Amino acid sequence: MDRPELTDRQRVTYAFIGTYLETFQRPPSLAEIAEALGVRSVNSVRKLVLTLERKGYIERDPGRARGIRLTETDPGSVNLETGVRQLLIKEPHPKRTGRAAGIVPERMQVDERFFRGVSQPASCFMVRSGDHGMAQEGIQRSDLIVVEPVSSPRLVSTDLVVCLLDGEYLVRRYVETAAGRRLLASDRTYPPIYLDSIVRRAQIQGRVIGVMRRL
Amino acid sequence: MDRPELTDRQRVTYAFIGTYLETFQRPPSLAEIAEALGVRSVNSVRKLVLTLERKGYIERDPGRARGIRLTETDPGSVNLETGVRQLLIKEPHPKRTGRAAGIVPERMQVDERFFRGVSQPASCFMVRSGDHGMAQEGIQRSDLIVVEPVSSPRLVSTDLVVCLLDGEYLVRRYVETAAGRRLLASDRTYPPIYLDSIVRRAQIQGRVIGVMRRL
DNA sequence: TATTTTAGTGATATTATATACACCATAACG
DNA sequence: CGTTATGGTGTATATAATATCACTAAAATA
Repeated sequence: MDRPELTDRQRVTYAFIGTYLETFQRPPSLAEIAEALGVRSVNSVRKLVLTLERKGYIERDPGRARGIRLTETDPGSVNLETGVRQLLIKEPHPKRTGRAAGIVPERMQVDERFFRGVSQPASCFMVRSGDHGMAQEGIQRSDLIVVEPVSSPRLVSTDLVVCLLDGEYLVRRYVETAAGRRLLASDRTYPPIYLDSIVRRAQIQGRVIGVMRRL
Repeated sequence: MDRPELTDRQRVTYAFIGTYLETFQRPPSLAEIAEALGVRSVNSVRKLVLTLERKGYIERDPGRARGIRLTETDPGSVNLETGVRQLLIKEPHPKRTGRAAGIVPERMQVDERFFRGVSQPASCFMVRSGDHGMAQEGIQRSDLIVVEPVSSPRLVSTDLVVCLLDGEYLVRRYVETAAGRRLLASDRTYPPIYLDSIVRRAQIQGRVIGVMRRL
C-alpha cells in the first residue's frame, strides 16, 4: 500500500479534498479546488487530480460531477455518520482469560480526523504506556497511545515509537546514528535500548500517532 | 429530533440517498435517484427531495451538483424537550509534521433559539478562534465560534466568516471589491488574506453564527 | 364533495462541471 | 544538454445536473 510521494502542491490539493468532504459531505468540484488553491485554471486542478488518481490517493468517476472519492477509507472500521474509528487496545501479556474465555477486547472510539495523513489507518491500534520514560514530552504511564504499525526498517530518526519490552509497551524516541540504532527516553534515568544489541528483546510496534489520557 | 412522518416513496428515496452516500462517498444526482426509483422524470425526484428537505431529513445546496447532505442526527440534533442542539467542536487537523492538537471530539449544547433564521442549522458546528484578529469585534483567541457551513462562492461581502489557515481557525470579515476578494481582521496589524492570491492556503469553512466564551 | 398533497411525465432552459486543446514557464532528471 | 514532469493560463466545448414550466392522476384530507 505504499503510494508515491506527493509534491507540496499535490499534498495541499489532497488535504483540501479531505477537509472539504468532511465539512460539506460531498466532494469538491474542480472549480472549488481551484478557488481553494488560488489558481484561475481548472485545467491545472484537473491535472493535479489526475495525478492524485494515478498515484493512488483518490479514485475518480470520469464525467461525473464531483466524481472524486478518497481511497484510504475502509468502510468496515469507520462509522461515516459519527466520523469515529474503533481501535483495539492491545494488551502486552496474553491473559489466560483472553478471548477464549469470552472476554471482550477493550476498544476505544477515536475521531477519524485523528488519522489524516496516516497511510494505514485501518491497522492502527492502541496500547497503554508502561512507564514515565517520556514524561518530559507529556506522555505518562498508562496513557493511551495510538500506534500506526511501522516496521523498524522504515523508521526515521527522531520518530516517536512504541516498543514492546519485557511485557510492557514503552514509548521512546528512535535515534539512528553511526554508533547504531537505539531508543531513548526523554528522562535519561531510563537506560537506552540498543536495537542492534545481540541481547535486545525490544520489539518495535510502530510509530506514535497520538496520545490520550482520561483523568 | 421529531421529524414529520415520511410516505413510503419518501422513505425509499431517503434510504437510497443514505446508501448511495455510503457506497460512493458522494451524494446521488437527481437522475441517479430517478433511476434507482424506476421513474423517468427527474422532476418527480426533485419534488421528493424538496419534500425531504422541508421535512428536515436532508439539507440542500441549491444549484450545486449533488448538493444534498444528510442532516446530522447525532451531533446537530435538537433535543426538543430541552430546546438545545448538540454541536461538534471541530479541531484543526494535525499537520503532517506538526503535533496533534485536539484529541477527543468535544461537543457543546447550544440553545436552539441561537439558530433562528439559520438556513442549515443541523450542519452547524463549532471551532475555536485561533487568534485575536477580530478582538475589536469582541472575538478573542480560543473563543468558541458557531459556524454554518457555507462554501466560498456563496458568500456575501461583509459576511463574518471562519477560515482554516495554517492549522488554525481564524475569524475574518469577507470583503469583495473590484480589487479582489480578501479576508480582513478588525485589528489591522493582522495582514489581509487574499483569496485570489496564488500563495494562499486559506480554506473557507463557513459563516459565523455566534460566539461563546467560557471564562 | 372539494381541495390539497403526493407522485408522475415530458420538454426546455439554465447553470454547474468536466473535458479537451494550445501554449508558457520552471524544476527535476538522465 | 535535451527531456520529462510539474504547475499554470486561457478558451472552447460537451455533458452532467439542476431549475422551471405545463399537464395528468391517484391518494389523502378538510
